[in-house]
Amino acid sequence: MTDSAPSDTKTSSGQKPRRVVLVDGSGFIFRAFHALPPMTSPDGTPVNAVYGFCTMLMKLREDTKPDHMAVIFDPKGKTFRNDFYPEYKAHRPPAPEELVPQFGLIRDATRAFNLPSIELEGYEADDLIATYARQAEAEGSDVIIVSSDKDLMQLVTDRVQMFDAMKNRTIGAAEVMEKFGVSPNKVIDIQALAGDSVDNVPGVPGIGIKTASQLIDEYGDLDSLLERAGEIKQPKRREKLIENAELARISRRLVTLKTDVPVVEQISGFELKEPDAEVLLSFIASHGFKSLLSKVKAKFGGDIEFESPTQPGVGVNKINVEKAEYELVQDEERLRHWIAKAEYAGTVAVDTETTSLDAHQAKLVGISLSTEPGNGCYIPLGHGKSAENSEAKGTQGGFDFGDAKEAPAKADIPKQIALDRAIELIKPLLQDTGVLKIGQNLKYDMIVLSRHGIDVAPMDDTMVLSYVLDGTSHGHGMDELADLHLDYQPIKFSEVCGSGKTQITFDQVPLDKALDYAAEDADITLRLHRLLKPRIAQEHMASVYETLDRPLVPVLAKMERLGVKVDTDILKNLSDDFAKRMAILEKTIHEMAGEPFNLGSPKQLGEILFDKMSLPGGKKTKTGAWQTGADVLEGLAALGHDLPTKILEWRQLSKLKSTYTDALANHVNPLTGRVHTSYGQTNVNTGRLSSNDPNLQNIPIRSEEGRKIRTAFVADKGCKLISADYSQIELRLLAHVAEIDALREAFKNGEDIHAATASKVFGVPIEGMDPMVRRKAKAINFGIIYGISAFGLANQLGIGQKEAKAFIEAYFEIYPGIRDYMDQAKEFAKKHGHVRTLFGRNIHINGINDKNGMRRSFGERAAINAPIQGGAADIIKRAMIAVPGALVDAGLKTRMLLQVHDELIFEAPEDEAEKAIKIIRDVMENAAHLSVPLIVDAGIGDSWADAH
DNA sequence: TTTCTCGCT
DNA sequence: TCTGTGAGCGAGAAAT
Repeated sequence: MTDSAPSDTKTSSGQKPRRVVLVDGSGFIFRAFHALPPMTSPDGTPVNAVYGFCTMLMKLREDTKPDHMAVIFDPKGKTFRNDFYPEYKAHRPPAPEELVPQFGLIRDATRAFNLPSIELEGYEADDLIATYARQAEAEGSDVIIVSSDKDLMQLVTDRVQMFDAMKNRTIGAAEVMEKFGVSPNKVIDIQALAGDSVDNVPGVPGIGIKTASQLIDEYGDLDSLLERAGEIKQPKRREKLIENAELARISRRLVTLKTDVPVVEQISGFELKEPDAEVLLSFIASHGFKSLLSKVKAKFGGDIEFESPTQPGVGVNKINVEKAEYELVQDEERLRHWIAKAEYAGTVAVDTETTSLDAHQAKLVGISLSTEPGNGCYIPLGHGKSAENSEAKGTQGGFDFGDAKEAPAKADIPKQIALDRAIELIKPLLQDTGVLKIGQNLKYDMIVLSRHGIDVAPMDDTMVLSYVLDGTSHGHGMDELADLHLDYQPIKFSEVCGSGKTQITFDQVPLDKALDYAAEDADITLRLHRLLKPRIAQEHMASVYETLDRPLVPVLAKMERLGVKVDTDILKNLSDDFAKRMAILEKTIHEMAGEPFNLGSPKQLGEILFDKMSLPGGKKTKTGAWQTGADVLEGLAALGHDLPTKILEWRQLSKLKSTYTDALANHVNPLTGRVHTSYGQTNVNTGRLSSNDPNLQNIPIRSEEGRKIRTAFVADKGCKLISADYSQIELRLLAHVAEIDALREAFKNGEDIHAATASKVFGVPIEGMDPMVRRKAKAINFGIIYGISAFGLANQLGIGQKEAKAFIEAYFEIYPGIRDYMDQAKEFAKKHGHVRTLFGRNIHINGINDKNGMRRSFGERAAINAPIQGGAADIIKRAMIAVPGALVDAGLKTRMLLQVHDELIFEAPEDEAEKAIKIIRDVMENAAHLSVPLIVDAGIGDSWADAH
C-alpha cells in the first residue's frame, strides 16, 4: 500500500505522518443524549444527540484536520463475547424511548457528512476501532480515537491518542495513568482484576482499581500475579485471588479488544472527502438545526433554506408513489437480510396478512415489511393449496384435478419459511426498543402477533395519527388515506380475494399476487407515516398523540385479547323466555289488529295503526312512511289504546333477543370461551372509543328485563368482576371548564348535584324535596351539557314550552358562567372550525358556519358538548393507560377488560379484589386534577349486574 | 345499501 | 315567524 499510495498521502518516509480519526459513534450518542437538553425536529422526533453529534463532527474536522476519518458503531444484537460469557452487558437497561429513533438518524448524519459509517455484526465498535488503530499505527499513521470510553484506553500508545469530544480533552498515556494507575499496556490487567459492573465484567470480588494497580505494580502482570498469588500477605486478598483466578482470566478475555477483526472496509477508503453541500444542508435543515445551518453554509457552501412549515390540511405535500420494488421472501437468508435492513433503518412498516378480520381467530398467513418508500417485502408463512404462483397455476389449468390422483400435499404448498422459525427470527426485530414499528391499525396486527408470543413495541399507527390530526373530517382506512395523501389507489383486498360468495381467504392467494398486495400495504403505510408524523409537531398535537392515543393502542390490544367471560347458558335461558313471551304477544296483537302482519315492520305497523285503525296523531317520516317510534306509540298508549302498548312490549323483547341474547352467544370465541369486542379508536368525533363486534357499550341496564343480560357477563373461576365508574364526570368537567363557582362548591361539598340545582332553581329546600322537582333539575343539568332547547326540555319533561323556557332562564341566572362558556365555545368553533379539550385534543365542528340555520345550530350544540364529552374521554384514557401498570406495580393479577365511556370493568382474583379496587379508584380519581374532585364509584360482584 | 328503531353513556 | 329542535355511538331487521 505504501508504494501505490498517491503521493499526497504521506507515509512514514520522513514527512508529516497522516492522521486517522476514528469516532466511537455509539459511545458518543449515549453521552450526548444525556448531556444535552431535549430537542425535537420539526416532525417531533427527539434529536438532541443527533444535534450534538453533528456539531461534534463539524468541530472535529476543523480541530483535528484528519486525512482519514470514519465513524464506527455497535451493531445490533450479541457479539462474540456473549459466546463465552453470556452475561456480558446483560444488565443494560433498554435505551430511553427518546433515544431510540436517534440511532438511525445518527447513521444518516454520518452519511450526510460523507463519512464512512462502519459496523460489523458480531463485533463491538471497540474491536473495530482497535483493529483499525493498530493497522494505522503499523502503517506509520497517527491515530485519534474520539471517545472517552475507558475500555479503549488500552489502545493508547505514542501514536494513538484518545480525544474526549464533549470535554474537549485529549487522553494520552498520562491521563490513562491517572485513571488506572498503570501505563496503557497494563490497562487490560487492571480491568480484568477490578471488573466492570456496567458491562457486567465480573473481575475478582473485593478488588477495585486501586488494589489492582498496586498488585500489577508489584507483580508485573496478571499471569505472574495469579501464578504467585500464594505469596500475597493479606489473607483475604490471597484467598480471593486464588479462588477467582479463572474469573479474572475470563474477565481479561472480555476486556481485551480484538485487533484482528476481519474488517470489510479498509482504512484507505476512509480518506476524508468534502460532503455534498446539498445533501448535508437538507439533512440539517430537515432536522431543524438552525445554528448549524449557517456554519455549514459558510464552510461548504450551498444554498438551502428551511422549508416553510407545511400548511396544515389535507392533500398538501404529497409524496409521489414512484415505481416500487417488492421482494418475495422465501428463505431464511433473505429474511435475515430484511431484518438487518429494518434494524439498520430504525423504522419499519409492518403489516400482517391473515385469514380473518377477527384477530382472535385469524390464522397468520404472512408478514410484509417496508423500510423505505418504494421498497417492501412479503414473507409468506401460511399459504396453502392453490397459492402457487398464479402463472404456475395457469400451466396446471389443463389438468383434470378430478381424475388425477391426489398429488402429495407438499407439492401444492409453495416454498415458504416455516412459521415457527420465521417468528423466532423476526421476534427480536418486532420487540427491539431501537426500531420503531409502523402500522396501519396496528392494534389488529399486535393481537395476531401476540398470539405468537410477540409484543410489538415501540410503535406508531398511521390510522391513529390521521385521527389525531384530522378528527372525523374523513375516514382513516388505508385506501382512503392513500387516495387523499398520496393520490394513489392501492390494490383492493377484493381484487385479490374477491368478494361475496366467491371470496377466498388470503392463504389461498397466489404468492405473486399476495406479494404485490401485501408489500404495497407496508410501503404505503410507511409513506403515510412520513407525511403524517411531521404534522403532529407542526400542528401541536404531540401531547394528545404521545400521551393519550398512542399509548392507548397496546392497552386496548391487551383488553381485547383478554375478552370477558359470558355464560351462554344464561343467555340461552333468557332467549327461550323472551321467545315464549313474544309468541304470546304476537298472537294477541294479531287478534287485536284483526289480521296477521309482520310486527317487526314499521311500515306494516304504521298502516295498521293509522290507515286501518285510523288512530290519531300520525306523522310521516321523510320517506313518506308512518312514524312508529317509541315516543309515538307511547303517546297512543297514553290515550288508552292497548295495541301500541303490546307492540312496545314486543319490541322490547324482540330487541333484547335479537341484539343481545342471540347475537352475543354467537360472539363467544370457541378457543377462549370469552367475548372479545373490538374498540374503535378513530370513529368518534369527540375522542370517545366505540365498541363493535359485538358492541359491549350498549348492554341494557335501564329496564328490568334488559338488566338481566348483564347477569350473563361473569367472572372467571375464582375471580370477581369489578366495575368502577366516574360519578357525574361530564357535569364536573362543565363546572371546571366553565368555572361555575356554585356548581364547583356543590361538588366539593359532596352534595346531590341534581337536588342542589333544584333547590337553587326552584327555591325549595333540599330536605324533603319532591322527587319530581329533582327530576326536572336533573333533566336540565343533562340537557345543558348538550345545548338543550326549550322545546327539547318541554318534551323531555312533558311540560309546556313556556314553562321549560322559564326553567332554562332560571338555570342561567343561578349559574351565570354557563352562558359565557357556551358563547365562548361557539365563538371559538366559528373562528377555528374546531373546539379543544382540556388536554389539547382538537374536535372539528361541522356546519358551525353553515348558512343553513338548522345545520348551524347543530354545529353550535356540538361546540358546546364536544369539549365536555371529549374532555371526559381524555380523562378515562389517561386512567386506562395508568391503571394496568399500577396494578402490576402492586403485585396484583387484576386485569382491565372493558371500557364503557365512564366505566371500567376489571377481573380480579377473589382474594385481591378489595386491594385492587383501592388502586383502581386512586388512579382513576387522580387521572386529572380539576378544580372539582373526581369521584369513582366501584363495586364487586360475580357478574356485571352484581358489580355495578 | 339505506332506513328505522332502539340499546348504552 | 317558522323550520325542527340537547350529544355521541353500533346493531338488527326491513325496505330499497
